[in-house]
Amino acid sequence: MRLVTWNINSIRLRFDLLRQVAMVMAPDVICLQEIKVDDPLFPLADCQALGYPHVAFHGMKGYNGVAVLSKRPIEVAEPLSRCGRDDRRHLMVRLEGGVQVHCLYIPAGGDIPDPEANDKFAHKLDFLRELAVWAAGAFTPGDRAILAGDFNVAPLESDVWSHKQMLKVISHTPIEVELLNDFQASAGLVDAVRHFVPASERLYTWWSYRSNDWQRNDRGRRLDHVWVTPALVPGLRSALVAREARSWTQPSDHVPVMVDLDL
DNA sequence: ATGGTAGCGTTGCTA
Repeated sequence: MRLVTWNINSIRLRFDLLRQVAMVMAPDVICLQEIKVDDPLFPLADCQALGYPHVAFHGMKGYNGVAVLSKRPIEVAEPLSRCGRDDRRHLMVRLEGGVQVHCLYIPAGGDIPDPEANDKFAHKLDFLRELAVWAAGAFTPGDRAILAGDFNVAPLESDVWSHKQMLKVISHTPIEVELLNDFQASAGLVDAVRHFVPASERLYTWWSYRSNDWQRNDRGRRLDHVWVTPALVPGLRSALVAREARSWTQPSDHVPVMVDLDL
């Protein structure tokens, strides 16, 4: 099974790039974040025409929103709300055979890395804490689940262009990294990409739109992740970050992340 | 130390 996760930053504006991902990478399952479209306007028929007859979406007007496209039937699609808000950041689908796919869009958290001064950062930290509690009770040993999406945290030193310069920049502050690690550890989840790429090797999935030359400066961060439950680890086959997607015409600031695994 | 771009939907908010 091939899974791709991608923060598409508007599914309507970038539908042609989604078509390219579908045709070139040929994933069985695509997890999308920041679709930025209200459910009544979701391009369902267009997704189905790409070869994904089974689509779950959980969007809202203007912001956020997640979707899962699947070639094979989806047995259950369950939108989840977090921190008492209906902000459309978590969608679970169950595939035939019982494998869960969780599409996640963790809040970015704004600019000021102080939860007292910045409500958006406080929300991000609460969101991470809630995910840790949820994950601790969500899976039993032997459960097969994939958690994929824009987690908005770059946990390793090699996940950012400069660890030292990023310590007070939201996405790489110690408190976020600790909470993300707690979330991961709470269910023994394994980072499917770092399973294949050693921590000594720099790896990014996002480059700011504000850089005037993202390729030369290469000030990226690895914000997009695919995690699996222990039962799926023996089936992991390969992982790939599609860096070239950042050079496409009118790109997203995130690139697709792909994982192949035997279920 | 600062400001830079992008998308949505209106002229601000979020990333």
